[in-house]
Amino acid sequence: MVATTPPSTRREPLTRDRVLRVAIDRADEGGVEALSMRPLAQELGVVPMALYKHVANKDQLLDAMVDAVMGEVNEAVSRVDAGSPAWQPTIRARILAARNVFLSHPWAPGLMVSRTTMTPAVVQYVDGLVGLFLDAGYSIDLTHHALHALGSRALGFTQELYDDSGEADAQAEQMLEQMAAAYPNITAMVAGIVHDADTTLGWCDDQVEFEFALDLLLDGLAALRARS
Amino acid sequence: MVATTPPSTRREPLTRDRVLRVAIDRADEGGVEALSMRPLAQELGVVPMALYKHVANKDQLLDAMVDAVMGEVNEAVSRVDAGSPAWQPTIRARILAARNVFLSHPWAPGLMVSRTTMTPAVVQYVDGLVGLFLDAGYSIDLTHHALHALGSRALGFTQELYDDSGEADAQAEQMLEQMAAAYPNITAMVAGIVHDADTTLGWCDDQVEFEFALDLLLDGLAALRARS
DNA sequence: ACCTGAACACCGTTCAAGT
DNA sequence: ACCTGAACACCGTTCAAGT
Repeated sequence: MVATTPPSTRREPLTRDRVLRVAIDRADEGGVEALSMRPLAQELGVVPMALYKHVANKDQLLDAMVDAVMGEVNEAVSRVDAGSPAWQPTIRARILAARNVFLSHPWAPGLMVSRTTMTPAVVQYVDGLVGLFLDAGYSIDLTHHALHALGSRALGFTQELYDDSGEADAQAEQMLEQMAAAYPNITAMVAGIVHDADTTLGWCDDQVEFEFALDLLLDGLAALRARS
Repeated sequence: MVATTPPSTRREPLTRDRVLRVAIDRADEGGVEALSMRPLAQELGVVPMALYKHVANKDQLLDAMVDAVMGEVNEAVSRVDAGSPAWQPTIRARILAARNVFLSHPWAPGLMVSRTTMTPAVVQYVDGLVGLFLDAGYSIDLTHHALHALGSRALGFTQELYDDSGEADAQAEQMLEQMAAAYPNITAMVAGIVHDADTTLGWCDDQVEFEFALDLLLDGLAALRARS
């Protein structure tokens, strides 16, 4: 047999980082609501109570997970800032880079809106974004309004309310037909969009919708800046 | 003693409506995460399992609660439609009326974004809103984009990410001072807004921010409609 | 001093035993 | 047939007993 690490140190020591890493992996796979302390400990080959040496409680674990994802966002954003001189494309690119990170951690947005404490990495990200607005000549007031108007979109995600991106299966179509009488407008809209669809992605593309809304807001804000 | 309802029928019978009503009351007071089946049953003077005669499980109870709130919204909206002929003020008024309802059920937004099933009252509300856009001459495509761009704001709420409406207490101010070096932009923004504040509400007013963002979006959409 | 198993105080829900 | 208590399979976390 090949010489590996000696048996006594085979089980790599439990660190806060390792706890965070597998917690995030588990959340990526099964969602955050399926993440509980006991199975997490088991996956780490450790007794449940051992986790409490590295995180005070589950709440702090969740905060740390969010912070780690925002750390990824900050790293991704720093790679993207090859500095176009125009402020609007810069902000746009930064937000879309952030969005890319959230696409691989779909549980993170839900966690972020439910949590009230702002972690350091979030503060860092927002500080950078505020800096871009101020550098672009936005007043402090307008920058503040912009942050609220963008809402979670400033961080790079939206909480889609109801999933309308799924392909229309037989059951849904039948239900739609029954709804036609009671809800004529929504039925017309769905029918019209399905008909016009030029992709096979279903009848709406999250990326397109995100960019549409983002540009609508950034254009509107730019007009307000120019006017002031 | 005064003749009241006879003792045998004193305890009014448990109905689905009564379950919903006190469930919503409890959520209004303590938040939805503090709502559990056992205490809910106790408040209703009933054994926990009795609830399961009226709701299949807790998930269905939560869906029904959301539907009830959206019912309130639809009712409020119907009272507001004293029909201005212009589409934009009409949509604006409708959304602000919806928002008013959510202000007294602060747990509802969080529940709505976490749930994937669209209840009848939601469909009804969205159908009405889509109707307004279509009547205003919006194309089906633009209406669909509008719905996505407005997001939860179309329903009358935003999930505020981090609460910055609190008054700056001593601890927060001290922390802010320590942050000034690391996060100059955000510090400048907070300082600037606190200084300019013309209200005692703290340094931002949710209602004002909501209307600002709503108008920004509706104005932008109106421009797109005019151009097409 | 450190680690850990059992225990505590909860959950939502099943199910069999009572009426 | 209907109602319901006890029980089941989980939670997060405390704590005292082991080393």
